Amino acid sequence: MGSAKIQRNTRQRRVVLEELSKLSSHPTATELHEIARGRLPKISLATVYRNLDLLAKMGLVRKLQTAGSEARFDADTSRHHHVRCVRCGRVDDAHGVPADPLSGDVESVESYQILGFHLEFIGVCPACQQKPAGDDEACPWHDAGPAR
Amino acid sequence: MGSAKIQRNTRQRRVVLEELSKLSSHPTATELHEIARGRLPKISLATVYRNLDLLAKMGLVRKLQTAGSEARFDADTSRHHHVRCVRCGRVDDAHGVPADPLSGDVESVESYQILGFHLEFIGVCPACQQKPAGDDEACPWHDAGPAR
DNA sequence: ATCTATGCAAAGCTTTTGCAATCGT
DNA sequence: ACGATTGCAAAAGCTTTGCATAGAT
Repeated sequence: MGSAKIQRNTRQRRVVLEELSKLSSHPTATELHEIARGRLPKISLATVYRNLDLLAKMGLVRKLQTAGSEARFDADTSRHHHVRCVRCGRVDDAHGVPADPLSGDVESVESYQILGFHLEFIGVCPACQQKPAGDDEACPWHDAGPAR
Repeated sequence: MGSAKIQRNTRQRRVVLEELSKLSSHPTATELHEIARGRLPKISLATVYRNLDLLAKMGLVRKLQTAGSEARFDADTSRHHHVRCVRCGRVDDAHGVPADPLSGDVESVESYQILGFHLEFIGVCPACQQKPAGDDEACPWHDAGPAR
């Protein structure tokens, strides 16, 4: 499977992975870039993207594309699911939900060869529950995603 | 909830909804634009986007943001889930999977107020099962999405 | 020495927006 | 007639890429 083997162990690559590993906040590439700049002021956003992609191919990082319009990244590659806030786009781990909540094993759907599934909960995060609800609250089934 | 009331029943809006309703293929906005141009040669992509958003807010259309980098749209708003092909990005309905497969009712996760969830299966579609596997097969848990 | 990885800037792709003109009611 | 909606083009936002240089082995 997609096993790109590491060729060079660069400072940038190390910093990207280390900083991502410290966080439980599933940062976007831009957020991670800001953070990485604290240690490597000249690191470019392109390098962050390139390393995140590479690390994802190596299986050291999970890329959460399901979470809104901007991809988010997670250094915890164990099987778990996520909750996303409809209002602010924040993403947290969904602890307390079994890793494999599907009753029967689903091996074939519509003649697809099933490799796995993505499960993402939609809700309102604690912080946003405080704020008054926006008029434009998205319905998760007709989802327009979090406000940009 | 997000109930934008229809103000004008324009030809463009009608065509967008009618053509989407005919399809079970969950087209992207661009694909739907191509199709709509068959009936309204001058319809613009911006109009397709605006109408899809409006129809989604009205609950007549589902916007599937979970399916890769490009949003896909579904005129079937009943509760159901989807299968996406890792290789070509195609999206089908996941018939045979219960609408609510989660065992316990999940009402609160990480202190979020839970509104719902998205469930998307990842696999290889019948057509792609024929073709030789690409070297770059994405792993669904470290997902990099379908090739662009 | 070799060849990958980086930084920078430019390009790419999907989606949104400003504005004058158009069309539905 | 009024104002929502359209088409067009430009802008915006996220991500990728080309290229010369720097850096890891």
